[in-house]
Amino acid sequence: MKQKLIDASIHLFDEKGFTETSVQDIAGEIKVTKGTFYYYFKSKQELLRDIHLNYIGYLLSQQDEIINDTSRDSRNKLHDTVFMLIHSIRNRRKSARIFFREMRNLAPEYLEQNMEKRDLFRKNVQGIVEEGVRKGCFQEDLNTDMITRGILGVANWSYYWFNPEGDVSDEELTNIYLEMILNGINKK
Amino acid sequence: MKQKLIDASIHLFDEKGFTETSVQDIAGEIKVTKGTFYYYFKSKQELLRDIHLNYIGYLLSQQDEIINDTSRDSRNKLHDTVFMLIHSIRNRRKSARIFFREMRNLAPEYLEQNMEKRDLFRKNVQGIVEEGVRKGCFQEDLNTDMITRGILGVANWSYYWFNPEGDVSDEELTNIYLEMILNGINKK
Amino acid sequence: MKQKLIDASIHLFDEKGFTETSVQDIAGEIKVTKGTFYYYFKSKQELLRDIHLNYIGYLLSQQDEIINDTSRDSRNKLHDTVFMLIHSIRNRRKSARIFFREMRNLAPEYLEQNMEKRDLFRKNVQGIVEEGVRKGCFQEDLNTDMITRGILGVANWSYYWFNPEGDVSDEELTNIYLEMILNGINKK
Amino acid sequence: MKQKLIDASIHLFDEKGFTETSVQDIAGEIKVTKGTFYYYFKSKQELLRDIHLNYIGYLLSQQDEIINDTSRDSRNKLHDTVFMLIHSIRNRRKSARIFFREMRNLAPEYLEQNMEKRDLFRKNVQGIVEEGVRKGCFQEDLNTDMITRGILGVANWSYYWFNPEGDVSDEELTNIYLEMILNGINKK
DNA sequence: GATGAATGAGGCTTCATTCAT
DNA sequence: CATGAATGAAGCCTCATTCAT
Repeated sequence: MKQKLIDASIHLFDEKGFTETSVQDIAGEIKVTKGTFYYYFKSKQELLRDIHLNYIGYLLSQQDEIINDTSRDSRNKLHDTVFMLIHSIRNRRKSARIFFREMRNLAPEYLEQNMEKRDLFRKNVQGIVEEGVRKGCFQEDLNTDMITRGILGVANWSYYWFNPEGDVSDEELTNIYLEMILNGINKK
Repeated sequence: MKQKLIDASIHLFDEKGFTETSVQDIAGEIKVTKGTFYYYFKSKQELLRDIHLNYIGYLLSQQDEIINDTSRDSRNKLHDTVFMLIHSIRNRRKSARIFFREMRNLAPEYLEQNMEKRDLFRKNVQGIVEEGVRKGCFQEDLNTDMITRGILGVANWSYYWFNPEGDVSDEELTNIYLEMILNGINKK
Repeated sequence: MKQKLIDASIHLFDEKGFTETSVQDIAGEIKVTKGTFYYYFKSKQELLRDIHLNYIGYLLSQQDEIINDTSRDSRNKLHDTVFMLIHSIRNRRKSARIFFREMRNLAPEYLEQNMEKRDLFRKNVQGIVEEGVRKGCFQEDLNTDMITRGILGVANWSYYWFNPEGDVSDEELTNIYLEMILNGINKK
Repeated sequence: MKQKLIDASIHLFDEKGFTETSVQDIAGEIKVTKGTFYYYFKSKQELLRDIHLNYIGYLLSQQDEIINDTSRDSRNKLHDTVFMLIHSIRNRRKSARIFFREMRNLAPEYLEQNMEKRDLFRKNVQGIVEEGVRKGCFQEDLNTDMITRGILGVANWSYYWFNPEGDVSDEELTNIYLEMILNGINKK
């Protein structure tokens, strides 16, 4: 029941927004009453927090595996990171969009936690880039902070338009982007 | 007065969100009464629509100049586009974020107009990329649609973190991104 | 201009009701601004009062002529009264309906005036009936109060449905009603 | 609770009018909060509709019994109809006045339903009159439509002034009116 | 005479939340 | 576990009215 409520909320929060979705909407979606909602959640905000924690937790655990895979070099790890993000669109897109869009609606305490984890994720990606620089994969004079943010921009933005069921698969899109990031679009 | 109301709303919508900002908040921000608000706007939605139309109108007019500047080649036009976007952060960041985040809250009719114009902007950028391919600037086998979306991802994402007053200027950031997009980060 | 405002209000008050008609509606109807309205009337209520006074004044003056016409007997005077009311539908219907329906919205002081005049009108009709009884035109044991109210019911009710442009003219309707009131519908 | 809300509204709508009565007034009347009102009614209009449907439903069901009573002739049925209406003043006066006065405030769809039922009621009374003509009770050349409207005028108008607790009882008033309608007031 | 700007009060409605059962 | 009833705060919007020009 709790999971059903969470799933319903994720759907509705993504579609209409957190504030625009009422507890009634959520309960109605799975045919229970508001009372039931409050049996499982202390408040609407607590539910939002759960969604956020779950999403960022998932992201960090996935990232953990990528970073600690000693069999892959920096380029591969960058590839794996972008692929992980784009691949997640299939079942995490809604959570991701809620994550980015509804941060504001978290209580300040949770917001801070949230931002820390988000920064951690980004810093970890930056770590991959810096490793690549150190190991001579990437150019020496990169502004790794800006580059990392650019790479994440490419990947994150795809949450707003990419259709995993369309002509281009997630693997293909990852390859297109990695090729651009690594080698650029200039004619050689 | 109308402009003061618009400015106050842009500030508040960006900070707290459209739904989370009450007409009272807006009126209070500039020390007038709600009645005054409704003297200038038929509804809160109409104000949001005005903000959207103004922003996308600005974007398209800037793009127009870039596209029609015959003295610049495709690479330059791409540079100009990215620079225009990043440079606009200084005074259009809030509008831009509202534009992307509060689309949902537009009436369906305006939403459609909005999406059309947004698509037009993207297609125009894609036009620059395709021109570059045709003229031999860029690689022949580019998936121009995906690449364009990637480029816009890099630029748009910066609206969420870039601080024009920080260490890196808008010109520098544009150069960093154009270098990545054109030549990649791989060590040559 | 004042008369144009009055005419527009009568139309709108009848159509939508006093409270449901805004000063804006009235001003808009004749393409002036609210300010203009307040140049001619101290308040919306004052306008309503004017409409009421005008209507009841008209009624009483018409009644005055009927009562004082010494050439007509009680039956004729009753006929003239009913005819006057039904005939007035053509150009006074709206005022009349406002008169009956919007009394509540008058300030208490005007309401009282209003009811007094209304009662006076009714008492005058009752006077005609009583004269008829005294003079032997009408039955002796009539409850003249109730009968008068019944007669007025017949006439007043027609304001809600009678169409002077329809098959039955105001003269004909008056005759039909007078015949019923005087002789009944029973087969003789 | 729902019934208490309805009763309170009927009282207030009659006294002050639908538009002039706020939901706050209704809730306050029975010492609950506005929230409670909206727990039971989707809107103020829905409540008005309920009142209308209830009233006209009552009227039609009463009429049904009268029409189908084969033991009564046309004169009796006319009597029963007028008595039913006047007798209902005691506990339906307010509903009735709301019914006639607040039609405008119904949503168009309900308004239409309403008018149909109202017309049906009138047509049914007209049926009684026509039956009387056919059976030789009433005069042959009656304009049954106009006469019916006149009879209803007499009865309906009494809702605006008749006091069932006064000197004249509802039975007596009915007799007075039936006598006038059937035999007229002329001295024989 | 007429207008446009501004106000403030009040109305309808939604909604997160609580609580007894 | 789950419900139904009730609350109270807050939000959007309308409107009569005032006033300086």
